[in-house]
Amino acid sequence: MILPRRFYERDTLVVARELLGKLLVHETAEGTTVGKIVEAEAYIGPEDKASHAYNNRRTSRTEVQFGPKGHAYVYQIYGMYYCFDATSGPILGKPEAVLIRALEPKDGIALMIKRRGLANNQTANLTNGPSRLCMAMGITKKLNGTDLCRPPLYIEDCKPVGEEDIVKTKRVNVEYAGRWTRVPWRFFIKDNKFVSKP
DNA sequence: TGCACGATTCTCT
DNA sequence: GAGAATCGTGCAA
Repeated sequence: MILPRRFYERDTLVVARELLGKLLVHETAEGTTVGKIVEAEAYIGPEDKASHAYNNRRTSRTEVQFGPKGHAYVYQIYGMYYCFDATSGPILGKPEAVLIRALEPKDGIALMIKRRGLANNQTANLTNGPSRLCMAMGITKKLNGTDLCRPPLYIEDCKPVGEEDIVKTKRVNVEYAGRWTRVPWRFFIKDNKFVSKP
């Protein structure tokens, strides 16, 4: 079952935690790729200085975060990579989102390897990073703003991950965010070898 | 119009 | 562990 809109229309910290274990699916002409979400981070603007929408910064880039929940927020970073978020939160118009940081490859692995430009049979480092998973899944800026509640890009429900198997840490590479640097808003599945870093 | 910089990754040491 | 790659975005002017 595709996760319904109401899944995303809740507290973003809860959404980030519960996205762990779900299946991200992308159907394309090249084929379908599927990965289990094993790592995610919450970005809760406008108060969160690490968020692109900090202080209600509303621009063409951040516009999607102000729109309906359960949509894809895809942006380019460092001039050459993409990152993928799901918009979330209980209040329409309040910019919040969950960054998907790592996947465990489940289906379409040969296609993922091809898109990543890796040698055959090399499955290490396929989707263990926010931009790596975008490359492997074929996620580009064209998908910015698309609805995650229907194909071609959507998230399938799956068995919940137990609280005892979830690790919380501070977020990665947001050293510029003052006190928001240290909040424990990064969630990943304990002992899963596909997370971006322990 | 100009310019500093980033929710990263890869390579070389 | 350090440095390069590489350019859209955001803000100052």
